[in-house]
Amino acid sequence: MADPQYKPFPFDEEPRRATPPSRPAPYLEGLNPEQLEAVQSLDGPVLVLAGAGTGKTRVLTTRIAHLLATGKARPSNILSVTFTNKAAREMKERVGHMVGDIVEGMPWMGTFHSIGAKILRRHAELVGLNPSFTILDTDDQIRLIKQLLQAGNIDEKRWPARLFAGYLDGWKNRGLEPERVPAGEAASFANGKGKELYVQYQQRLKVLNAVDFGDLLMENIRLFQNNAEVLAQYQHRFRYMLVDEYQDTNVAQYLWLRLLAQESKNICCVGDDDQSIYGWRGADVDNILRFEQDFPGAKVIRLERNYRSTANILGAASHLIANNKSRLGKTLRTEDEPGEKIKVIETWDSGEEARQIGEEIEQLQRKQHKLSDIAILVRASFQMRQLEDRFVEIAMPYRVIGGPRFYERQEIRDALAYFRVIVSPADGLAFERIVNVPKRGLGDTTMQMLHDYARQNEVPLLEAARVLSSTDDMKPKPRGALRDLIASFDRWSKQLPTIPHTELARIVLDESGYTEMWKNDKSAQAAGRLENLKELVRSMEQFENMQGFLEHVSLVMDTIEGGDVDAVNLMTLHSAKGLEFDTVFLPGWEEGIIPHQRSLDESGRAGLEEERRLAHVGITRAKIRAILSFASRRLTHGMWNTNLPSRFLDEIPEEFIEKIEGEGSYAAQLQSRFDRAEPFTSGYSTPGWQRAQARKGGGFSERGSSRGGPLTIEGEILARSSGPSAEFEIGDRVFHDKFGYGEIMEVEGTKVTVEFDKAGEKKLVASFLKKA
DNA sequence: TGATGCTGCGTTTTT
DNA sequence: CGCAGCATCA
Repeated sequence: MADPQYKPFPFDEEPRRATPPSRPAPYLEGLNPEQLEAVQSLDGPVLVLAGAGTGKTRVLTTRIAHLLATGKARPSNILSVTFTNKAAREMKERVGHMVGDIVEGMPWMGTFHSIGAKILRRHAELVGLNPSFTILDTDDQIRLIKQLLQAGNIDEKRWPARLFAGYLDGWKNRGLEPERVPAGEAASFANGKGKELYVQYQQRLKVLNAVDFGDLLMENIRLFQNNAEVLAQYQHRFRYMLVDEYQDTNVAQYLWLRLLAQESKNICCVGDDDQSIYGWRGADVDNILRFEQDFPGAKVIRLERNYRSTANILGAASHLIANNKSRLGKTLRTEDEPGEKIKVIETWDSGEEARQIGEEIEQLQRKQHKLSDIAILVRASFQMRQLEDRFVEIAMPYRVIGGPRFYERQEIRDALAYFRVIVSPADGLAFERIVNVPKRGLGDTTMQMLHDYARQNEVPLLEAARVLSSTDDMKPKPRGALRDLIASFDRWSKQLPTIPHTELARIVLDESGYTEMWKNDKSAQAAGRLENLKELVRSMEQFENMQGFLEHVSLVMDTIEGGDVDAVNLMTLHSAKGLEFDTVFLPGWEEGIIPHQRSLDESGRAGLEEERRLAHVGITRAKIRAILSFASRRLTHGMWNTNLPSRFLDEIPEEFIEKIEGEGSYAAQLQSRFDRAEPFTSGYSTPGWQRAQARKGGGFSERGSSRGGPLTIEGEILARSSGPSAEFEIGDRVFHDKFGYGEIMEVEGTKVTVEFDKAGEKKLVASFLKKA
């Protein structure tokens, strides 16, 4: 990722002429031979196997620059797809650095879904949609399925809507039309009604003029398969294709790519089979493993020189991943120093593990290490809890990455539902969501009436409401409320073309009583929700109109970036993919956690291998320092469980490791237990578990030191220590931004113990509390 | 319609 | 244990 300065791009001087080979273009400087080959092999299928930290993004972006510089392609002839919006943004930015404003003329750089949506809108009629179709989110999808289950008299207890949503997702990931769904799978839902429900679901989507995420690709495939001329048009347009993170593609994406690449065959896929960690959501590693069969004559290029990590880190990661059977095989190498050994910390329990990590971080901090260069990567989010508790106690600023996303919050979705109804009155799901939010006395009975009428007369829900509210079939109270609501929507719809959309948004939230509702809410989060609504309206300014904004929102469900506060990063291994940090902590290396028990139970050896890849991803995030740890006892759903060290620890050769016993680890006890019970932890079970120099000296840290600065969680201000902390006495009522209201139980120096009404008893630094 | 209590569940997540 | 989702009751 550490790119040297890019040289100016020669596009302007020689727009259409190939750069003579004798004088390599400046942007090619500094590439190693393999990277250079990957960049320059422009024609024909190419698979770039790019290990962690080998500069794959650089290859991808330089390749685009090269395509443009050599005149092989114009910007609009290049299709480059990524999975996430973040990756797409980064690519755009980096290509922009090389080629300047030309990047703005690259309309086909984006996620699979956004490109799919773009193509679909142009040809919507061909698949039975109106170009203004809406894209449903998971909430809408679940609501729709629930309606179908009710209509079909299916017991929602036995066959939850979520389960069916999972099936649907799985089918669409594999590109399966209802007729193609394997009989067994279709039969396993609701006594054989699976296929029928799938058909009904698709019919309902067409009526609603909506698609779900899976359809963005499925409908594309349908479009291409049934309209040869449309397909030909795109095959011709996309003369060069680039795919990032190819190991994460699912079958539908693969089919889509194959259709488009059939003509030109100029497809370049970049990926790493050793970083495939999304098998459970449909990613098919086989796509990468069989690339050479799919694209005969494909050139395979391996990037094995790592520019990120020290030799010790790389050695550990390489040996670990070498235990996997299904892989194409790469050997990462570096010219870096060995660097520090990987620390493996053994602790007595998970609480001590959290304390140790806290102290290690405090030590690093004393050496001027920036907190934001530190990450703690956990397998599952329940592991975060004890870490967070500890950090709160010692006032260590931290940030949780990848928590609930901004656009997924209740208040945001409600607000969006209002906007959606205004823009597309046929959007029954959006209407249903907010019809009684805030409370208007429009309950189940009313909704049932509306649904019945809408179905019988095949009109949108809003239309049904309009008709029914002017008849005598309804009781006066709901009738009046409904009429008011419809009148409001009519008014807002009229204002849509005349008033700036941000202004309209404010008006809608105000006049609907939505803002009022949260103002009257006394819960701890209400203030935050109002703040989020303001942020939402503010973020709308960057869009031309409401429609544009809604399209963005449905495809770019982004988290709002947390502030630039210096804080430790806490996240799952999955969300760490693609990131790098100077120091990486990997807690919970225990059997059952990593590898996760459920993975083992449900997917056997394949599951184990994916877990191992996850472990490998974790280690390779570290640039200079990795600290693994495991605890013998762990608090899980209120119960103490004993755990054995992860088998992955034993797969890392001793030479890369420095073993450390945490304070208070009962070495002797552990020792004897491991000796008896543990078959695969030889390294840790035998007397070979050496007493390395303990990380003493930092044993007693001066905690609660004035670290200041706001603490953030999920990008929100968690707590602020504003100068000298307020004085508290036992019995004081206090407020904490995360834990809510509570009462002071004990005071010791800067720290207090608080009994929170909701969150229970916590010990924390007083400066994070306000008087209530 | 709201409040309250009970049951069941508990891995990873993007679009 | 803690939470979410649902059912039941007032």
